[in-house]
Amino acid sequence: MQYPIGHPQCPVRRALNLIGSRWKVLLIQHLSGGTRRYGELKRLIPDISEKMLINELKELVGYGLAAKQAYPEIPPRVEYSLTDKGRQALPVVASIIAFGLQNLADEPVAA
Amino acid sequence: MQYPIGHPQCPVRRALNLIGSRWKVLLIQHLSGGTRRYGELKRLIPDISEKMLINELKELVGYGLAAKQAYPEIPPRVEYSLTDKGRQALPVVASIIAFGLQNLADEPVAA
DNA sequence: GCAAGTACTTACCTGAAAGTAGGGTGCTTA
DNA sequence: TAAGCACCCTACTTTCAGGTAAGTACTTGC
Repeated sequence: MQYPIGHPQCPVRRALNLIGSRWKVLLIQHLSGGTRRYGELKRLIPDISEKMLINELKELVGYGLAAKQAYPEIPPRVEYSLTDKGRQALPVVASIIAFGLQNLADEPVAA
Repeated sequence: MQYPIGHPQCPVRRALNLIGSRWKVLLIQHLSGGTRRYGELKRLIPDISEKMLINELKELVGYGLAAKQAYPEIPPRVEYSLTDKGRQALPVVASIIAFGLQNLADEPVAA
């Protein structure tokens, strides 16, 4: 079944607007296990820059996919978790991982 | 379950390398119904530029996700279809559509 | 006193993705 | 005579995702 691709509310485009970056997919994957702190995510995704980590988290929170809980302590503690809406994206992440695994088996990683 | 994100063969990154652009997702969706001609795809995705259409199709063929069949006729006829490997990506596309539909229902499209 | 950890912000810069614009072929229809 | 379809290719340009680097505020530990 096809959807009206050119339509302003095309579901594919709508979805990609929300989670269409590699960092968002990785972040949602890591948040799927539960609440994670800022520094934890940074360690889990070593090659993301601080700027991108902050930006992407801010966007996820802005879209209502993730929730941010800040504790006014010293040193500061900030925790991120998926909202119900964010958990709706988990099937996407799961299928991406499944597809990636199939293709890892298929052939060696090419440049 | 988490996978080694920094790992060179991280399945998420591998998958996004193959189908991580909006055009590829849209093209795979439209090829899911069967064989499609070049001009047909162009009409189905009105706002893709010719350059992008050619480029993305070429990459899909290069990755082994799609097959190209050219008929040396006048006027020329070129048909594209998904390979078995390309069909492995269909669950990703399906879950993206499902997620997009859920979020269309949630709220109006924001700028 | 100085580094190190925690959670950011700001400014600047680069490189790749994508859009724009035009060319080319070889036939058909008006 | 030119207009149009179908299937591309090439060069130029813009836009944006993303990286680099530095600063903030406060505290603990050597």
